Amino acid sequence: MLTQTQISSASFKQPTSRNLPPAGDHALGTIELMGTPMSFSRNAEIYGENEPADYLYKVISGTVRTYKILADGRRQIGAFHMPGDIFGLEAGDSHTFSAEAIADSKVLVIKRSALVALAARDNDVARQLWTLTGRELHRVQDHMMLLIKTAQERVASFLLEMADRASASAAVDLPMSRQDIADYLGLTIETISRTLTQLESDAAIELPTSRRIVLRNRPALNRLNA
Amino acid sequence: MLTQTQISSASFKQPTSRNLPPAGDHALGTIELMGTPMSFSRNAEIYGENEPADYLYKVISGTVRTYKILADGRRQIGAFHMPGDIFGLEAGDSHTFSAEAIADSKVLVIKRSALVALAARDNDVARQLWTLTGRELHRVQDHMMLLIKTAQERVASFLLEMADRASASAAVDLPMSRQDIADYLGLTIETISRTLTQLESDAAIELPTSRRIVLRNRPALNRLNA
DNA sequence: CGACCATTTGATATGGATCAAGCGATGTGG
DNA sequence: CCACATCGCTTGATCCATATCAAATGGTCG
Repeated sequence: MLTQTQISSASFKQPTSRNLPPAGDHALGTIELMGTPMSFSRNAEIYGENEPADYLYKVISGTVRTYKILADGRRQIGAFHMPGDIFGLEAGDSHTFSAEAIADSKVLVIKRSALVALAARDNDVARQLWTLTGRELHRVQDHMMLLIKTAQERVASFLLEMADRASASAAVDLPMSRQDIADYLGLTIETISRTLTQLESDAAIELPTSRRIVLRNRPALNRLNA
Repeated sequence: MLTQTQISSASFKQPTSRNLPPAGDHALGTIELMGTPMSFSRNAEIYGENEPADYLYKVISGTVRTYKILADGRRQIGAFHMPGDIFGLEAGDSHTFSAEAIADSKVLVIKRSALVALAARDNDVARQLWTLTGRELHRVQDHMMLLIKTAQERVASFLLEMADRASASAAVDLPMSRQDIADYLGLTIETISRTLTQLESDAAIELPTSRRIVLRNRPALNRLNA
């Protein structure tokens, strides 16, 4: 369900052949051309688990979380998607997770059927769909490996992951709350907080504010990364 | 590295066009036609993590485990593959897990390059590769959700999963050891053993032998499945 | 029968959860 | 512009599920 901004189906532009990049071009370019920009405000739902996966999305600005809620209310966050990331692409026909904007976000909304139809004609696009799913598989496998580690290891891995993605030297501005981090790592907010405090007193990181983290000793964090 | 049985590259048969099923056929049929049967004895390595993913595999008989070893020796089993299952298919070019036969096993070995080449011409095959990777993605997502649950829930989910796959009414013959189960569920063998004993005294299951498990009360197990 | 390996069972330790305050920043209404 | 309510985060005290360490049991194969 699209709560904040409704998609009117008329608003989707059909790709025209003159929009297509020359064959042999990296097909990701093709994908982007087929999207409509949309805005979601903080905590707005982008789609829900089990809804038909008619669209896929590319983050332009902001951050998106995908998650599942278990019967008893526990929430597991599957991923944080940042600018440039594609999410919501399914090989099957419904979404396996829900998606929400963590902060006000802008995303490109891309019609899946158009892409799938294109893939039937264009080999490059077909391969690109496969590659994207393969990349996602790899990401989930890594995430699964995280969940068998200790709290320190999970938090260290998380910080390194965020730092790598931000590509901003050693300081990271986290867009998500402690609760989001906890649900991503399978821990509680108290454990996240204590572990960060611990890492700070070990001089591995600095915490100028609760959302800003400076990596002071990457080798130490990498050692915890196991 | 293929420790028990060596693949001689000459032994692979190239698919010929007369082997291809008619267009529109479910492409899985195509995939199987391209394979060479091979045997692996108990505990034999089929491939190792990070090795080039030149082949994919389909289990004919026996069971295969895929796994990763962390720096400190912890092992995480990613999946158990049983007859009919395809494993070792990668969208990238190297294996992200290692694979070993749990019991003496026969697998069909399929050359990836042949399949990828075929996919470039045959849309159905391309779509099938995508679907297989998508199915695997879904499986790993479910597995990840397991790892945030309690021991009882994990074991109950595991038993139900095995029972569904065996499709043999209510009795399951486990091909794997307690250690394998433990490494799949992110628990220790002692916890597996205690949890099974507990489920038995709760009359949810029966344990005629350590490898044979009879599901006595599926609703109860499903309730634990959360 | 005896050795070996897998499994179970028992006793204890511990990492992270839970329960409960305190604290600091942010925003709102008077 | 300040007083206060709110919310997110941290810190403290205690509990508990699962790990760890250790021993007994059982099943399998020479």
